[in-house]
Amino acid sequence: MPHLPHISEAEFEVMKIVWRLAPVSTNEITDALTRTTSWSPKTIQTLIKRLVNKHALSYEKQGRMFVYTPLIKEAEYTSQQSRSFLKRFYNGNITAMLSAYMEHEPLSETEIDSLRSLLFKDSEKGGR
Amino acid sequence: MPHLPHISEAEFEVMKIVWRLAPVSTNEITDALTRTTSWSPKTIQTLIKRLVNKHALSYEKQGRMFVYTPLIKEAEYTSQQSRSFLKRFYNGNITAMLSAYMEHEPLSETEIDSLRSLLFKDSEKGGR
DNA sequence: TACAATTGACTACAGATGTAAGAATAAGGA
DNA sequence: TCCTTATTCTTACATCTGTAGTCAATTGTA
Repeated sequence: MPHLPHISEAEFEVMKIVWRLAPVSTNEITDALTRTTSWSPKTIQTLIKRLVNKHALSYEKQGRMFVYTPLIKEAEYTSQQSRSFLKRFYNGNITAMLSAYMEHEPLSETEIDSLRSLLFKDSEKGGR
Repeated sequence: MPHLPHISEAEFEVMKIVWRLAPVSTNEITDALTRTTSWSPKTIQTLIKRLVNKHALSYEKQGRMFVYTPLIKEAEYTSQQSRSFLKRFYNGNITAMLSAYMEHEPLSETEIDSLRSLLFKDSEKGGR
Protein backbone atom coordinates (compact mmCIF):
# COMPACT_ATOMS: atom_id res chain seq x y z
CA MET A 1 0.00 0.00 0.00
CA PRO A 2 1.22 3.55 -0.63
CA HIS A 3 2.22 5.19 2.61
CA LEU A 4 -0.54 7.18 4.24
CA PRO A 5 -0.54 10.95 3.82
CA HIS A 6 0.36 13.13 6.75
CA ILE A 7 -2.78 14.50 8.37
CA SER A 8 -2.56 17.45 10.72
CA GLU A 9 -4.45 17.60 13.99
CA ALA A 10 -7.15 19.90 12.69
CA GLU A 11 -7.50 17.87 9.53
CA PHE A 12 -7.84 14.76 11.61
CA GLU A 13 -10.94 16.18 13.28
CA VAL A 14 -12.44 16.45 9.83
CA MET A 15 -11.45 12.90 8.99
CA LYS A 16 -13.20 11.62 12.09
CA ILE A 17 -16.43 13.21 10.96
CA VAL A 18 -16.08 11.81 7.46
CA TRP A 19 -15.32 8.35 8.75
CA ARG A 20 -18.43 8.50 10.86
CA LEU A 21 -20.83 9.95 8.30
CA ALA A 22 -19.51 9.22 4.84
CA PRO A 23 -20.73 9.85 2.24
CA VAL A 24 -21.11 13.31 3.71
CA SER A 25 -21.57 16.79 2.29
CA THR A 26 -19.61 19.93 3.09
CA ASN A 27 -22.56 21.24 5.03
CA GLU A 28 -22.90 18.20 7.17
CA ILE A 29 -19.21 18.27 8.01
CA THR A 30 -19.42 21.96 8.80
CA ASP A 31 -22.44 21.49 11.00
CA ALA A 32 -20.85 18.68 12.93
CA LEU A 33 -17.64 20.61 13.50
CA THR A 34 -19.13 23.96 14.41
CA ARG A 35 -20.90 22.13 17.18
CA THR A 36 -17.68 20.73 18.65
CA THR A 37 -15.09 23.35 17.71
CA SER A 38 -14.88 27.11 17.33
CA TRP A 39 -13.80 27.00 13.71
CA SER A 40 -15.43 29.15 11.10
CA PRO A 41 -17.05 27.38 8.15
CA LYS A 42 -14.34 28.90 5.99
CA THR A 43 -11.68 27.19 8.03
CA ILE A 44 -13.45 23.87 7.83
CA GLN A 45 -13.79 24.32 4.11
CA THR A 46 -10.03 24.84 3.84
CA LEU A 47 -9.30 21.74 5.87
CA ILE A 48 -11.55 19.65 3.65
CA LYS A 49 -9.86 21.03 0.57
CA ARG A 50 -6.44 20.17 1.90
CA LEU A 51 -7.52 16.65 2.69
CA VAL A 52 -8.69 16.27 -0.88
CA ASN A 53 -5.35 17.54 -2.16
CA LYS A 54 -3.57 15.03 0.03
CA HIS A 55 -5.73 12.25 -1.35
CA ALA A 56 -7.18 11.51 2.03
CA LEU A 57 -10.69 12.27 0.78
CA SER A 58 -12.37 11.93 -2.56
CA TYR A 59 -15.51 13.76 -3.60
CA GLU A 60 -18.34 13.51 -6.00
CA LYS A 61 -20.49 16.30 -7.29
CA GLN A 62 -24.04 15.82 -6.13
CA GLY A 63 -26.08 18.57 -7.78
CA ARG A 64 -24.52 21.81 -6.65
CA MET A 65 -22.65 20.39 -3.70
CA PHE A 66 -19.91 17.91 -2.98
CA VAL A 67 -20.13 14.66 -1.14
CA TYR A 68 -16.98 13.24 0.41
CA THR A 69 -15.73 9.74 1.06
CA PRO A 70 -12.53 8.73 2.86
CA LEU A 71 -9.73 7.31 0.75
CA ILE A 72 -7.87 5.90 3.72
CA LYS A 73 -9.26 3.54 6.32
CA GLU A 74 -9.63 4.71 9.87
CA ALA A 75 -8.29 1.52 11.36
CA GLU A 76 -5.28 1.58 9.11
CA TYR A 77 -4.46 5.17 9.88
CA THR A 78 -4.98 4.76 13.60
CA SER A 79 -2.86 1.69 13.73
CA GLN A 80 -0.05 3.35 11.82
CA GLN A 81 -0.17 6.32 14.18
CA SER A 82 -0.18 4.05 17.18
CA ARG A 83 2.89 2.20 16.03
CA SER A 84 4.72 5.41 15.36
CA PHE A 85 3.68 6.85 18.71
CA LEU A 86 4.80 3.75 20.57
CA LYS A 87 8.10 3.80 18.80
CA ARG A 88 8.78 7.40 19.63
CA PHE A 89 7.75 7.34 23.26
CA TYR A 90 8.07 3.77 24.44
CA ASN A 91 10.57 2.21 22.11
CA GLY A 92 7.77 0.35 20.43
CA ASN A 93 6.88 -1.43 23.62
CA ILE A 94 3.18 -1.27 24.40
CA THR A 95 3.66 -2.99 27.72
CA ALA A 96 5.83 -0.10 28.81
CA MET A 97 3.10 2.30 27.82
CA LEU A 98 0.44 0.48 29.77
CA SER A 99 2.66 0.20 32.76
CA ALA A 100 3.45 3.92 32.78
CA TYR A 101 -0.19 4.72 32.21
CA MET A 102 -1.32 2.67 35.17
CA GLU A 103 1.05 4.43 37.47
CA HIS A 104 -0.64 7.68 36.67
CA GLU A 105 -4.24 6.58 36.62
CA PRO A 106 -5.08 3.10 37.77
CA LEU A 107 -7.49 1.11 35.63
CA SER A 108 -11.06 0.55 36.60
CA GLU A 109 -12.25 -2.98 37.37
CA THR A 110 -14.04 -3.05 34.06
CA GLU A 111 -10.90 -2.16 32.19
CA ILE A 112 -8.87 -4.73 34.03
CA ASP A 113 -11.45 -7.35 33.22
CA SER A 114 -11.54 -6.57 29.57
CA LEU A 115 -7.76 -6.52 29.35
CA ARG A 116 -7.57 -9.88 31.08
CA SER A 117 -9.99 -11.45 28.74
CA LEU A 118 -8.03 -10.05 25.84
CA LEU A 119 -4.90 -11.67 27.18
CA PHE A 120 -6.47 -15.00 27.93
CA LYS A 121 -8.18 -15.26 24.63
CA ASP A 122 -4.87 -14.63 22.99
CA SER A 123 -2.88 -17.17 24.92
CA GLU A 124 -5.53 -19.85 24.64
CA LYS A 125 -5.50 -19.77 20.91
CA GLY A 126 -1.73 -20.06 21.16
CA GLY A 127 -0.77 -16.45 20.77
CA ARG A 128 2.69 -15.33 19.79
CA MET B 1 2.17 23.11 36.99
CA PRO B 2 2.24 25.33 33.93
CA HIS B 3 1.25 23.43 30.83
CA LEU B 4 4.15 21.83 29.04
CA PRO B 5 5.53 23.54 25.95
CA HIS B 6 4.87 22.07 22.55
CA ILE B 7 7.90 20.15 21.37
CA SER B 8 8.28 19.21 17.71
CA GLU B 9 9.41 15.80 16.56
CA ALA B 10 12.96 16.88 15.79
CA GLU B 11 13.18 18.81 19.03
CA PHE B 12 12.01 15.75 20.87
CA GLU B 13 15.02 13.80 19.63
CA VAL B 14 17.17 16.44 21.26
CA MET B 15 15.19 16.20 24.48
CA LYS B 16 15.73 12.46 24.61
CA ILE B 17 19.48 12.98 24.49
CA VAL B 18 19.35 15.64 27.17
CA TRP B 19 17.20 13.51 29.42
CA ARG B 20 19.70 10.71 29.07
CA LEU B 21 22.90 12.69 29.50
CA ALA B 22 22.11 15.89 31.39
CA PRO B 23 23.96 18.01 32.28
CA VAL B 24 25.22 17.85 28.73
CA SER B 25 27.14 20.20 26.44
CA THR B 26 26.27 21.26 22.91
CA ASN B 27 29.06 19.09 21.61
CA GLU B 28 27.90 15.99 23.38
CA ILE B 29 24.38 16.49 22.08
CA THR B 30 25.69 17.06 18.59
CA ASP B 31 27.88 13.99 18.73
CA ALA B 32 25.07 11.80 19.92
CA LEU B 33 22.68 13.04 17.26
CA THR B 34 25.03 12.99 14.31
CA ARG B 35 25.48 9.34 15.07
CA THR B 36 21.74 8.57 14.89
CA THR B 37 20.47 11.18 12.43
CA SER B 38 21.65 12.94 9.30
CA TRP B 39 21.33 16.44 10.74
CA SER B 40 24.08 18.96 10.43
CA PRO B 41 25.51 20.36 13.67
CA LYS B 42 23.96 23.69 12.72
CA THR B 43 20.55 22.14 12.64
CA ILE B 44 21.05 20.54 16.00
CA GLN B 45 22.24 23.85 17.36
CA THR B 46 19.04 25.48 16.13
CA LEU B 47 16.89 22.84 17.74
CA ILE B 48 18.65 23.30 21.06
CA LYS B 49 18.17 27.03 20.83
CA ARG B 50 14.48 26.66 20.19
CA LEU B 51 14.11 24.34 23.13
CA VAL B 52 15.75 26.95 25.31
CA ASN B 53 13.35 29.60 23.99
CA LYS B 54 10.43 27.34 24.78
CA HIS B 55 11.72 26.84 28.30
CA ALA B 56 12.15 23.14 27.78
CA LEU B 57 15.86 23.40 28.49
CA SER B 58 17.95 25.66 30.65
CA TYR B 59 21.65 26.21 30.25
CA GLU B 60 24.64 27.31 32.19
CA LYS B 61 27.84 28.77 30.82
CA GLN B 62 30.70 26.43 31.54
CA GLY B 63 33.84 28.19 30.38
CA ARG B 64 33.32 28.91 26.71
CA MET B 65 30.55 26.41 26.18
CA PHE B 66 27.05 25.76 27.40
CA VAL B 67 25.74 22.90 29.45
CA TYR B 68 22.06 22.04 29.26
CA THR B 69 19.57 20.61 31.70
CA PRO B 70 15.93 19.70 31.05
CA LEU B 71 13.29 21.91 32.57
CA ILE B 72 10.53 19.41 32.05
CA LYS B 73 10.50 15.84 33.25
CA GLU B 74 10.54 13.05 30.73
CA ALA B 75 7.93 10.99 32.54
CA GLU B 76 5.64 13.95 32.82
CA TYR B 77 5.95 14.87 29.18
CA THR B 78 5.54 11.31 28.00
CA SER B 79 2.51 10.77 30.13
CA GLN B 80 0.91 13.97 28.92
CA GLN B 81 1.54 12.97 25.34
CA SER B 82 0.13 9.53 25.97
CA ARG B 83 -3.04 10.87 27.41
CA SER B 84 -3.51 13.25 24.54
CA PHE B 85 -2.78 10.52 22.01
CA LEU B 86 -5.25 8.15 23.63
CA LYS B 87 -7.89 10.80 23.69
CA ARG B 88 -7.47 11.65 20.04
CA PHE B 89 -7.32 8.13 18.69
CA TYR B 90 -9.07 5.90 21.18
CA ASN B 91 -11.41 8.17 23.03
CA GLY B 92 -9.09 8.01 26.02
CA ASN B 93 -9.54 4.28 26.29
CA ILE B 94 -6.26 2.43 26.58
CA THR B 95 -7.97 -0.92 26.48
CA ALA B 96 -9.23 -0.08 23.03
CA MET B 97 -5.71 0.73 21.95
CA LEU B 98 -4.28 -2.51 23.22
CA SER B 99 -7.06 -4.46 21.64
CA ALA B 100 -6.54 -2.83 18.26
CA TYR B 101 -2.81 -3.27 18.58
CA MET B 102 -3.09 -6.98 19.27
CA GLU B 103 -5.17 -7.53 16.20
CA HIS B 104 -2.37 -6.20 14.09
CA GLU B 105 0.58 -7.74 15.82
CA PRO B 106 -0.02 -10.33 18.47
CA LEU B 107 1.98 -10.03 21.66
CA SER B 108 4.88 -12.26 22.48
CA GLU B 109 4.63 -14.65 25.42
CA THR B 110 6.95 -12.39 27.36
CA GLU B 111 4.75 -9.40 26.78
CA ILE B 112 1.64 -11.28 27.75
CA ASP B 113 3.30 -12.40 30.93
CA SER B 114 4.41 -8.97 31.93
CA LEU B 115 1.01 -7.53 31.19
CA ARG B 116 -0.66 -10.18 33.28
CA SER B 117 1.55 -9.54 36.21
CA LEU B 118 0.82 -5.85 35.88
CA LEU B 119 -2.88 -6.56 36.02
CA PHE B 120 -2.71 -8.95 38.92
CA LYS B 121 -0.50 -6.73 40.97
CA ASP B 122 -2.99 -4.00 40.47
CA SER B 123 -6.07 -5.93 41.41
CA GLU B 124 -4.45 -7.54 44.43
CA LYS B 125 -3.65 -4.23 45.99
CA GLY B 126 -7.31 -3.36 45.38
CA GLY B 127 -7.10 -1.37 42.17
CA ARG B 128 -9.97 0.93 41.32
C1' DT C 1 49.67 40.59 20.86
C1' DA C 2 47.59 39.03 16.57
C1' DC C 3 45.40 35.26 14.54
C1' DA C 4 43.08 30.93 13.86
C1' DA C 5 39.72 28.08 15.50
C1' DT C 6 35.76 27.16 18.40
C1' DT C 7 31.31 28.18 19.77
C1' DG C 8 27.28 30.84 20.10
C1' DA C 9 23.99 34.50 17.92
C1' DC C 10 21.48 36.01 14.15
C1' DT C 11 19.48 35.36 9.64
C1' DA C 12 17.25 32.60 5.92
C1' DC C 13 13.97 30.25 3.56
C1' DA C 14 10.58 26.84 1.94
C1' DG C 15 6.78 23.98 3.26
C1' DA C 16 3.05 22.83 6.69
C1' DT C 17 -0.54 24.47 9.63
C1' DG C 18 -4.16 27.29 11.77
C1' DT C 19 -7.25 30.48 10.57
C1' DA C 20 -9.81 32.77 7.52
C1' DA C 21 -11.54 36.59 3.74
C1' DG C 22 -12.73 37.63 -0.97
C1' DA C 23 -13.67 36.22 -5.86
C1' DA C 24 -15.95 33.30 -9.03
C1' DT C 25 -19.50 30.28 -10.44
C1' DA C 26 -23.54 27.77 -10.97
C1' DA C 27 -28.32 26.76 -10.00
C1' DG C 28 -32.87 27.74 -8.76
C1' DG C 29 -36.45 31.14 -8.48
C1' DA C 30 -38.72 35.41 -10.15
C1' DT D 1 -33.45 35.12 -18.92
C1' DC D 2 -31.47 37.58 -15.07
C1' DC D 3 -30.42 37.91 -10.43
C1' DT D 4 -29.78 36.23 -5.76
C1' DT D 5 -27.73 33.08 -3.07
C1' DA D 6 -25.45 28.86 -1.97
C1' DT D 7 -21.23 26.68 -2.70
C1' DT D 8 -16.71 26.18 -4.34
C1' DC D 9 -12.08 28.15 -5.71
C1' DT D 10 -8.31 31.35 -4.95
C1' DT D 11 -5.64 34.07 -2.14
C1' DA D 12 -3.70 35.63 2.44
C1' DC D 13 -0.99 35.70 6.24
C1' DA D 14 1.30 34.69 10.72
C1' DT D 15 3.51 30.94 13.10
C1' DC D 16 5.88 26.59 13.44
C1' DT D 17 9.15 23.26 11.59
C1' DG D 18 12.97 21.31 9.13
C1' DT D 19 17.15 22.48 7.60
C1' DA D 20 20.84 25.12 7.46
C1' DG D 21 24.37 29.33 6.38
C1' DT D 22 26.82 33.57 7.93
C1' DC D 23 28.35 36.83 11.37
C1' DA D 24 30.37 37.78 15.76
C1' DA D 25 32.78 37.00 19.83
C1' DT D 26 35.87 34.61 22.71
C1' DT D 27 39.89 32.02 23.72
C1' DG D 28 43.93 29.32 23.31
C1' DT D 29 48.14 29.48 20.56
C1' DA D 30 52.03 30.99 18.00
